Amino acid sequence: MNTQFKKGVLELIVLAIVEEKDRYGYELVEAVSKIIDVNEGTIYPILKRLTNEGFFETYFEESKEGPMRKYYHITALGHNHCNELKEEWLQFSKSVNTYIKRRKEK
Amino acid sequence: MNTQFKKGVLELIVLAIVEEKDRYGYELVEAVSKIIDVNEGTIYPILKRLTNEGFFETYFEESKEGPMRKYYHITALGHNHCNELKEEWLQFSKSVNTYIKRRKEK
DNA sequence: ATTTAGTACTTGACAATACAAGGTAGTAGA
DNA sequence: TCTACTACCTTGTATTGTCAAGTACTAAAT
Repeated sequence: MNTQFKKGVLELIVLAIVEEKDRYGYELVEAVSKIIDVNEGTIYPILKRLTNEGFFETYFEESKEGPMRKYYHITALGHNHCNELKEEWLQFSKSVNTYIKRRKEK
Repeated sequence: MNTQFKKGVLELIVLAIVEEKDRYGYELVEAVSKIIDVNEGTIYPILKRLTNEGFFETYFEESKEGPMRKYYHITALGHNHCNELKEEWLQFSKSVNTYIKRRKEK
């Protein structure tokens, strides 16, 4: 899978998944993996960055199956950012697809 | 426009445009710009890289409106690479869009 | 009791690529 | 001669994803 395609899109997907409901990192890795193949070490830095930028708030909860879980909750700012990214992505992918598909039929 | 979304996709678009017919750099910048906003300094390094990788062949032609034009012609290898990238992109963007749109309707 | 597997988080070195800004040159018109 | 447009190229910088390694907790297997 082309690594470059993922740039920026992973951020959008992570935001969209956390928007649905609060999630902890490990859970997110699995959720993202269902959409696009991704490395564990990729998700955690994204979570940290998005938290630093004020898009997420975090809290801890205990687990019976392992160490503490760090949950991520989306903020109002994160909500807006997610919607903006979504719109940008839909426009972008549409432009590219329109061109690619037009060429394909020739 | 989100810079990150473009990563890897510009390569695909450049390949697809040159596949259509031989193009010179400056012309390509304008053609790509019609699809997605792009900087001149971004295209030339991509052309150089794709040529080094054997996807393009180049030749010069004179012009009445300025300096020599360096034309890029796609090779058989470039053709294959273009088709592969196209498939990868279509699959990738479909996965992402399916998830994004599903979420949007909720 | 020790090892193994699964869960969970973190970090640091590295690679790829887009952009901004700048430079070099040729042609043509004011 | 100066400006504008055409045409090409390079360098430094920032962003972001990957890989590899490490820490640590729980529970089941040896």
